[in-house]
Order: sequence, then structure tokens, then C-alpha cells
Amino acid sequence: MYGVSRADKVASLARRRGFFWPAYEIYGGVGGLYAWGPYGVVLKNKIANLWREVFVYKHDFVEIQSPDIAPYVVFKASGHVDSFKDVMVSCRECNRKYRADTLLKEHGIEIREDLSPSDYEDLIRENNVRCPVCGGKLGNATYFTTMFQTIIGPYSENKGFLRPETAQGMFTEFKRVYEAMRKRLPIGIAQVGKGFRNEISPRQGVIRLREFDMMELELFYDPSDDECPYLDDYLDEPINMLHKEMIERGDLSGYETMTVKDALDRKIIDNSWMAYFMILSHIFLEMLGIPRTRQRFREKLAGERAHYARKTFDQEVYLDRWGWVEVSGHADRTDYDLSAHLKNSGVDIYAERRLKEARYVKEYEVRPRVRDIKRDFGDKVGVIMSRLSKSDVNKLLDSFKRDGYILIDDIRLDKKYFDIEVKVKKIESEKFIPHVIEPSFGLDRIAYAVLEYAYNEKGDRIILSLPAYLAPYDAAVYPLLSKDEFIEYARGLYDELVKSGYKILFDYGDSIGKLYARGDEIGIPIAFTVDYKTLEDDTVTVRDRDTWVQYRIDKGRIQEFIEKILGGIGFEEAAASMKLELI
RNA sequence: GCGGCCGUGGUGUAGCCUGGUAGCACGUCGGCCUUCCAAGCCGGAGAUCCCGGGUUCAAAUCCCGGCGGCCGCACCA
Repeated sequence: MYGVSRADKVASLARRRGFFWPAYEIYGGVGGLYAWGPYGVVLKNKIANLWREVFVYKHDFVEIQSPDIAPYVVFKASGHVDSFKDVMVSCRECNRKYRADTLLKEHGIEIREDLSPSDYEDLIRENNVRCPVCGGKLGNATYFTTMFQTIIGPYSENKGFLRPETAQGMFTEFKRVYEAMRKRLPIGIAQVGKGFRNEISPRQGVIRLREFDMMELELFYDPSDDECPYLDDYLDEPINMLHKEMIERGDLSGYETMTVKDALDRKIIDNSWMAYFMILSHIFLEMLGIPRTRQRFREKLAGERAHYARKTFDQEVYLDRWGWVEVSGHADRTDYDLSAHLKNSGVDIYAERRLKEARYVKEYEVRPRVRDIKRDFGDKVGVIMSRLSKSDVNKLLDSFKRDGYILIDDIRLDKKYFDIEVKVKKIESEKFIPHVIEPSFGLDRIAYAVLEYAYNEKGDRIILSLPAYLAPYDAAVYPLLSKDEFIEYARGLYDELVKSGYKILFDYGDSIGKLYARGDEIGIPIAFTVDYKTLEDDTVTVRDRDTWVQYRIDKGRIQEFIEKILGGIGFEEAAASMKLELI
């Protein structure tokens, strides 16, 4: 556990080579706040861009940026203010802190919802509840919210929060996006950005941060048409499920592999969009180098789910030190959020659906012939008219149909006193509140997991076997020796490749072994080396980061080779397809 | 917040018990050498010894307080 765990090695490499490290170190650091360095930022950006391709662009979804800061009302409406808040009591003796509600429940005391801190204090006193650990007296009860609070502008009453999720932005700005995108549904609205949670005690490196990047997608769809059109291609894909049934029998160590179709047939997953995003997430992490056997979807039970979710699965990745760790959450948020904002803001946040066929509704109008009624019933016309204006048209019609007349008090009014008109109204569309399926990813955790899975050792050397398209450089160019003619040639090659748009590391001055070793540690997938033969025939060697195997390649074919590698083709396969000469 | 362990150049550490010039290795920078995997040689830079206070002629070292980290507890919508 100590000193040699994979997590320590990754953290050490990350710090040494500039992927990430604890922020504000010069002032001693602050728990849960990390800095991402040069290579770390490249990695995160590449992961985010791949996510955009897989989840957003492929479906013609859209991405927005909403503010990190929101006024109080937004998170009041969304339910976060109430459910992110707990009443805490601390022990006067040992200072341990407890959630007041769970403490009272453990003592078998019934509690109502919405108790204030002083209500809790009363209950604690009346029931003589003491610290369960040391038996000490309990102190004052206070609210604790894990959202970061702030003040917007100079007036202290203008409270705001740093958002705990980017998702609310998609809901608060939904109407505009929906209209700008010409009222198309289903529509996915994505956001990549910061979220903030004031964790009580974050101590797992970059795994649990107080400020972190999220990649969230809210898929808005018409609940009367909830079929995901993309799912068919994936029905036979295997998916690893730790479902409710397994959890309830205490079987938490692994997962059951089933096809997506089975998961749906067995109603483990009951929404086709959710199933689609889940299988896509399996594949996405696989593309990042995390094998599917080390991933699973854990169903969240009723008590574990967020207040807004009808059903949730956490995608978990197995990490060396911390075991199964959540990297994405898949929630069925129904119409919870939109309805909440509709209710609280009073703004009409609806979608419209065009009916497949226009519906025609018969509308009857029953118009009394006032002149005739007045003639036959005289003064009573006033009472009659006022009663008629309050009565339901359908009831009048029923009465006519049944009896041929209607009664108002004792007065019998035959059909002849009325003009009955039938109007046919054409209805082409109707309003509804879209439902939402949300896949939500923690970018920092994923970046960490990618590093941990890419981390390899070969003898005493470290190799970061990142997928080529995630590496901080596409390739490296080195001179075999630090001789001017090699360096010049290598620099020329470097310039050429950079001009073509590749990200290339050019390094020299140390022994070739050392150059390779440094490149391996930051994950550069291939290295081109200029040697004596290069000066004679314009060929260089190309070396594989993972196997150290080398081929000789014409300078003119280098870009073709890089393209293949970036496209995800393996080194050997790329070399074979280009019929390169093994060294 | 509690308990245990810990805090010395970028990294890993020695020194602490028994107070007296802060040492080593790796890395890094410059040079020489070098025909493919952190080779060798020479030279350089780089340390508020986590912070503050106390004891002492003298504190990295002993004492007190704090901060930070790891692990466990609690917490993690």
C-alpha cells in the first residue's frame, strides 16, 4: 500500500513530468484543489474532444457554456439547496460531527421532514442523545451545505452558488437553445466545464476534488416517443452490470456481463436512450485505454440516488488504490428539472409536438334564444341566463339528449329555446415537458484512470502507453548522436512535420537511450531517429514506444505512418501495411 | 473534525534517538565523449530542513502549538 502502489507511482510521474500536482503547494496546499500541468492539460483536452466527437457531434447535438455562478433561486428551484444541505451536530467532547437526522433515526426517534437546527436541538435534549463514540454531550446544530456559497455584487443579501453540476445550465437555458435549434427533439445539449462541491474531507488526490471538470449531456426527448434511433447497432454489445438484484444479495465484487438487449429485456435498464449512452460510455472508455473488463455499471438504489433521478447507474472503473470508482453517472431525470424551473420561474418552458395527424375536435356551442325565453318566461330571464352561463356545455347537451329539455329550478326549457352549433376545431400540435436522460462524466477522474491504465514499467523504465491520439506529442524526432549534421537534419524533419500540423517533440543532447526514455514517460507513441544511413539515403528509423521495435522508413512516408498511428492502428500493423524493413 | 503514521534541493532519502559547517543518489543545466535504449568523464545550479513559538551559547534534531499529506472513522446529494 505504501510507497509502491500504482497510484503513488502515477502521482509521482504526474508530478515529475507535469501532468498534475496539488495546487498552492507553496502555501502548503489546500485539500481537494489540484493543478493540471502542460501534459495534463493536453490529455484532458484530448479526452474532452474525443467525448465531444463520440457523444455530441456524432448525433448533431449541441454544446453550450453557461456561467459557473448562479443566483440562489436556480438551486433553490432545482432542489439542490434543500437536498445538498444537512443539519450537523458536533460532540462537545471529541468534536466528531454527525448528521442530526441519521443520529436521531439510530435512536429510533421519528423525525419530520424540514426540521430546523433548533428543532433538532430540542429533540436531542428531550431524548438525551449523546455522542455515539465517546458519549459526550452534543453541541449546537448547524446547517452544512456542500455547495460553495458566494455573494453576487455588493449586496450581501444577493446570495449565489458556484454550480455543483453544469446540468442546471442546460435546463435554465433550454428554452433559448430549443428555439435556436428550431424546436428539434430529441436534442442533446452538452456542456464541458467546472463544477464545485465543498467536500468535507477530500483526500484521494485528483479522484475527489472540490473543483473539477465535468462533461455533461442532457438529452431532451418526447416521453411519448422514447426510442433511441441509434441503439439498434449496439443491441448485441456486451455490457457489464452490477444490478440491483446483485447488490441486494450482497454480491458487490464483480458484475454480470449481458448484452444490451438482455439488459433491456430484463428491465434492468428501462430506457433506450439510457441504454445507448451507457454502451457508448463503455466504448468511449475503451477508446481511452481502459479495458471493458475493468468497467461496470452500478445501479444506484433508492436511497443512494440524487433527488432529481428516477433511476441511476454509475459507470465505475477499477483503480488500483481505491477499487471501483465512479467516472460517469447515467441518470433518468425525467421532467424533474424543467418542471421545477417552470414552476419556480413561471416561464412557459414547454416543447411542442406536432401531431402525426391533425386531430379534429368537435366543439358544441349552446346559445340560448334570449328573445324567446324572455317572451315566454318574462322576468325570470335574468336568473335563467345567469345559471346558463355557469353551466357546462356537455351537461346541457346530455340533458337534451336524455330528456329533450333542461331544468333550471322548476323551469323547463325545451330544445327549441336554443341554437346548438357544432364547430370542428383542427388541432395540429400540443405542448409537453420533455424528459431528460443525462450521461455525466468526471473529466479529472477519467484523465487519472487513463494515466493509471497507461502506466507500465519495463525493467526500471516507465512507459506511458497512452492511446496514440491522447499522447501529448504525435511523434518525436531525435538525432542518434549530438553531432551537428544529425541535429540539422533532424531539425529539418521536425520543421517539416510541424508545418504539416503535427505536434512533434524535437530533443537532443543526451544519449539516444535517454531521449527515448524521456519520450516513453510522457507517452509519445513513435520516435524517428536520424542516423548515418539517413544522410546517405533519406531514411530514418521509427521506433515503437511500447515494444522498442524499430523499422526503417523513407522520410517521404513519415506522415503516412503518423496518420496510421494516430488513426489507432497498431505499430506492427502500420509497419506491415507499409512493408517497412525491420531493423 | 477525531485517531495512527508522516513532512529534509525537482524526486527518493541520510542525518533526529545522543543538539555543533545539511550529505548521498537520481533528475536538471553546460561541456567532452558516444553508430540505438536513462553509458562514462568534467563542471554548475538548486534546501525558508512544512510554519510559528519555546528551551539552549547553539535546534533539521528536544518541547508546545499550528498547517499539510497518507491510511482508518465520519462525510461524499
